[in-house]
Amino acid sequence: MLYKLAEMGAYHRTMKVSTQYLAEKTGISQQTASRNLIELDKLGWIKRSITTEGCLITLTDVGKERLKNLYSKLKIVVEAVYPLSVTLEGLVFSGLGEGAYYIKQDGYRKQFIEKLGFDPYPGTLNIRLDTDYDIKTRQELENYPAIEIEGFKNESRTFGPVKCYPTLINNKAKGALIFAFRTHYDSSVLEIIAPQYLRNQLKIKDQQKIKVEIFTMP
Amino acid sequence: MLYKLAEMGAYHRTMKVSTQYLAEKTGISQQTASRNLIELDKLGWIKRSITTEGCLITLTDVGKERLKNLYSKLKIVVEAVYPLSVTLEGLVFSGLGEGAYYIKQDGYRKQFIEKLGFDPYPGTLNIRLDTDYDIKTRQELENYPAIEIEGFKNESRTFGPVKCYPTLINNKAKGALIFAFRTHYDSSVLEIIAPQYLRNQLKIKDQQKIKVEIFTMP
DNA sequence: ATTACTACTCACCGAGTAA
DNA sequence: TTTACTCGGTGAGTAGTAA
Repeated sequence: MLYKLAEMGAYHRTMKVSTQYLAEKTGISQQTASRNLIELDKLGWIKRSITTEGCLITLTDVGKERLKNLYSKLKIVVEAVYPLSVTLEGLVFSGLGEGAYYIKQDGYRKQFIEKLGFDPYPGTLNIRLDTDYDIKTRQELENYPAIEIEGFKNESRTFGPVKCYPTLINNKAKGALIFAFRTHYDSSVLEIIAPQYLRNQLKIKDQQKIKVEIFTMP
Repeated sequence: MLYKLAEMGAYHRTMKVSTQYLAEKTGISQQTASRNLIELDKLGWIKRSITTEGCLITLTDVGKERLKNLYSKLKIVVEAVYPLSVTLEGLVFSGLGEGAYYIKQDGYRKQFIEKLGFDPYPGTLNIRLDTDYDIKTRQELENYPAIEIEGFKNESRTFGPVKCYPTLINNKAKGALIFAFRTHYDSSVLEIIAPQYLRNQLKIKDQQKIKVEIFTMP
């Protein structure tokens, strides 16, 4: 409805239209057209004044924003080469605590703060993927654009570059998936970092099933 | 709903999702999510196969087209500088038959056929605008981009350039608004041409009120 | 001619539940 | 665990009509 009004000129100017004509144009009844206008007005998406010859209608800035917003969202989906996000599922398991060693390295930590926007809890949440679908999806993920964390050297050794994806864990907690400190795990394992200790925050225990939604970077 | 699936990856790949998860993501019930998937499948917008762990969903080409189509329409409205169309209303009146003389000129006629896509009936339908709103809108129209018909000379005289807008008369008949053979009418008059004799086609009589939707050329 | 109120209908949504 | 049926309530659309 808002779109129809926009199309008929209310996006760019103040248009005069009768509810009857609007109804014909949109294939609804005059009464419904009238009520729709009242509702759009209440929502603050259109400005509406009634004359004896019909309604004067124009989209408000809020209404225009609504359309622009929808437009932008569609633009991203339609024009993107990669999916915006993929969701994986697996079982939590205890690792060897090796992740913590890497995360604590200042060379990584500074970049996490800068590029992910949070200071990671020193430890990783390990997830084992247990279906072919998840493992296949995990592999596809490697081709999708990521946040790049650069490698570095310190006194004793070299640390390789790392790829990250912003991640939503169990539809609640924010964190990031990291690929991967030349890990000994194969591609059926995910390593997640987060600002907080996820096992406490989400009350996760070993062997529990969790879902992670992983966002690519278009 | 279709958008939500696209956003979750079904636009670019085959995704596995449970109706429960989909419901949580979209704020509806599991039952409704399930039914929505069935309906989208029936419409042919998604391809759906059911496994014991959830549904495998991917958008069909038809489904993708739907989103692209909506995207294009929004793009036009949001990015356009001018309204896509304006609607004017007025009373039909009889002119002096002068329009016919101009329309019959081959120099114009050939361009009408080429640029408007129809061979105009030799005569114009004249409409007198009778409210301030319509006259003001008619004046705004002069700034909007139009189909340009070039002027020409024949043995006896010179014919000036003309601007046209595709037009829908009474929400039924196609034609074009023409601006204007250096007309003696002021800006409260519209001259419409059409492939057929509109007075017969639409059963229009003098002094009858008609609506014309005029399309700009973005 | 308008807009928009009051009823009424119907379709959609979700709870319960089967498979 | 899944999906998806039936059924009952609610909200959206329309007819009639007042202003």
